[in-house]
Amino acid sequence: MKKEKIEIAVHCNEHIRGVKDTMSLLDGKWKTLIISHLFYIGKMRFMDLKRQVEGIASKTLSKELKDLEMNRLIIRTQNNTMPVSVEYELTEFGRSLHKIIDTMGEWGIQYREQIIIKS
Amino acid sequence: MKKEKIEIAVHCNEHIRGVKDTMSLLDGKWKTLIISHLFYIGKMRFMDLKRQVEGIASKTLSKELKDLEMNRLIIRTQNNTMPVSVEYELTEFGRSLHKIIDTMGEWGIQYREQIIIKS
DNA sequence: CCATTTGGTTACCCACAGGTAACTGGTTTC
DNA sequence: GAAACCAGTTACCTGTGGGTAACCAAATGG
Repeated sequence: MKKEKIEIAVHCNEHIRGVKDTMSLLDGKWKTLIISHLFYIGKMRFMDLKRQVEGIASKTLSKELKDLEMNRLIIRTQNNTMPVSVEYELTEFGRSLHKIIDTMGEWGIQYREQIIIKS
Repeated sequence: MKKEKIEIAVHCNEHIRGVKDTMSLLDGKWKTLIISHLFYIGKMRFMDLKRQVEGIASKTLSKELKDLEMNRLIIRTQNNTMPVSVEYELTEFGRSLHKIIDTMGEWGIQYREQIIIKS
């Protein structure tokens, strides 16, 4: 007799699917951090963002920003000055993540001394 | 003149550090999902967990559980029955993540139709 | 008696995330 | 006139996350 997956309550499945979907937008090492910076600091230029998000390479930042833009979490604005300046900011959709970011931030602060930090 | 990182408000830095620390516990593809299952369903055995977390390999589950245990988010209990049964459950520390998980779940449900799901 | 279950471990392997470094081309600063 | 800046792009390379599959030993199910 093959063991089947235990059936669980519908609302649990919905929540779990919710978590999965949310994570599909925030996967990888950097996205949540980039969004956090845009959320706490606001609109930023490429190089400023790079300086804020410590340790990120241009290539990686560029790629992550494209992903985030594709998911409509941020928008890129190019000012045709010389030299061009480019600014990134959260869309309204992106800003709707603030509750998640905030909760994570608060939790991190509250439990800092209990977290074993691997650096 | 070398450009320096823009100075930002202290509480912003604290929050950002909080986000970073939080993520250091939840990194990778699976941890958040495993915790979600333990949170919504409760204490589970290894194979049940494997059946719930769709697509995860034994090896990966085993490794992720060890990581989570090391960070004291879950505890492993081995009952010396024959054959051994092993149960995993969230610690109080692990349960303290519920606000984060819940927020992510809610957000995922609310914005489901706006999320471009890569599957 | 054969298959399946439990809770993993081990070996093998590969794709890809992500790091390093160099380069662009016009512009301002020292 | 040398150097740094901006917003990336390209080439190259490495680590590792994570997948597949086989295996264990005792016990239960059909």
